[in-house]
Amino acid sequence: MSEERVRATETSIRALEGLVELDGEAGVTELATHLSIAKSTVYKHLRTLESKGFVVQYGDRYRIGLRTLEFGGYARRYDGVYDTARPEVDRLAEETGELANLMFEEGGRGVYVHTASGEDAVDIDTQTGRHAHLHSTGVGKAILATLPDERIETIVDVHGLPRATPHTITAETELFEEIDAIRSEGVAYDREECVEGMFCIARPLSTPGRRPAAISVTGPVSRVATGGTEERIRTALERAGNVIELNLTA
Amino acid sequence: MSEERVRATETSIRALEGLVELDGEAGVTELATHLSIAKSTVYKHLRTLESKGFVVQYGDRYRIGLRTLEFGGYARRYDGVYDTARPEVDRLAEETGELANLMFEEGGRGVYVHTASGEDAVDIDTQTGRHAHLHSTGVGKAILATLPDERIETIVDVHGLPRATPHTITAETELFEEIDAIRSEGVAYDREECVEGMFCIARPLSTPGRRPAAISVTGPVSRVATGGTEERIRTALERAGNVIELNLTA
DNA sequence: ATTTATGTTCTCGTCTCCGAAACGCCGGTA
DNA sequence: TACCGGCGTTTCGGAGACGAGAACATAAAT
Repeated sequence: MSEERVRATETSIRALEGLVELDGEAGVTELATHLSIAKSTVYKHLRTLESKGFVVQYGDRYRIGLRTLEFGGYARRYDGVYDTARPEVDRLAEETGELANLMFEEGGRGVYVHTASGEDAVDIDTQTGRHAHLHSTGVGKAILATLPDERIETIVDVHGLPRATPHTITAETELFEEIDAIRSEGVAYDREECVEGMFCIARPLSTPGRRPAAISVTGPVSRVATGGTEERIRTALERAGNVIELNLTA
Repeated sequence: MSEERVRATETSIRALEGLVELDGEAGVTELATHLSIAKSTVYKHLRTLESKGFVVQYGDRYRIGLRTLEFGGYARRYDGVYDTARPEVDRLAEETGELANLMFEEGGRGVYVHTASGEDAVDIDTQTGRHAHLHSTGVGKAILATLPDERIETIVDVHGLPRATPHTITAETELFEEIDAIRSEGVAYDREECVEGMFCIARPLSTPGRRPAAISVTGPVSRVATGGTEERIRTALERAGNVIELNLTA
């Protein structure tokens, strides 16, 4: 396995990342100093990216282009799980009034590929495409529960178990106990392990031959963690999951 | 304005495009022959893209990675129009039961940045991130109506007026007449100009200082183009547009 | 065992990418 | 008006990476 890479490609991608780091918009000089790369180099990369729509020029400033969204659309739709699950996630948000999410696993991390806001949903920053660690979110742990143990171990080895809040699971043994519980009960909970004050109930999706995935409903502890509501959400999740799994095999 | 480009970056992007052209998935050799590029070159680019998450490896095959979706998310959210409009587009779909869309203009073309399906929505292929010509869709023409005439002319010069169906507007004078009508009436119609059998009603959005945008509702001619329904949709579009514009200035 | 496909590695000559510095342009300033 | 400091853009040369082709490894099919 050669470690040789195409340097220019990496530079271009660093430029894209730099634009994000600079709040999505930057001039040539600003980006060059941020990346510690020669101005002329950054300039040529930006022009190249611009000609392909990966970057857009507004006056003297550059932003990420919507062409990336086009590729993202393909990546997301690839195996049909998204198309199948999306309407159910939307309905989940409507039924519960909270924030509903669909997550895929890729490269050992979780990616929010769809989110839907219900009537009372918190305005938390779960933008589409956001990546998250699997061990510190409800959906993430639900996904882990669908993976074989060796895979989980590899993921933990590569990405570690970084702490997000005081409640985050950071011990491997504890994580595996939790995952066993999720496997037997079919539900995963995130008790302020990702964001303080937020509670998340998730359900793994059985997607044989396709990408690992899970769905969840998120809301403030005060609302979601109370007995009645929690059970209502669990039932809604179970129903949605069943519908999705049924439609996937059909 | 130098025409010099970074060749390696272009090659990497060609690799991504090639993956899409090969139905989203390919092996090294397959992609290399498709692109007429040496196998080893394609290999190194794929490995580089993979290390950055732009491509994912499943066994011996490569696909577009969800990292692209992350950048797409930033591009889409940039100026707040998306966040403001999205809930209204969702409601639009629910109210009308049809397919509702939000489009941005970028580089003279239209990009579907959000779509929502109502109860009876046709299952047409409007995936998020898809690019379309502005002159042949209802939303596109609505966007054109918000642009100054010189800009429209530049766009027509660059992208032409390619025909999509027998009803597509292909004459510049006719296009400008239509745009004048849209400007005075505040509504744009797509009478099977993009897809045969499909009718689309759109409304331009006033987004001063932000990206040009428009919203629309699409459905089969038989349902959407009839008097009563058409008026209902027009009213819903008008309301949604007003709410969005209000929230944008607030 | 042989064949044939694949992904991966190797090697090398050419071309290109990178960096530094110069240029042109614009807005603010005395 | 002349100056200055900032920007994006262009120029230019040398180091070095990229791209092509062929060799190698591996796996599946025959």
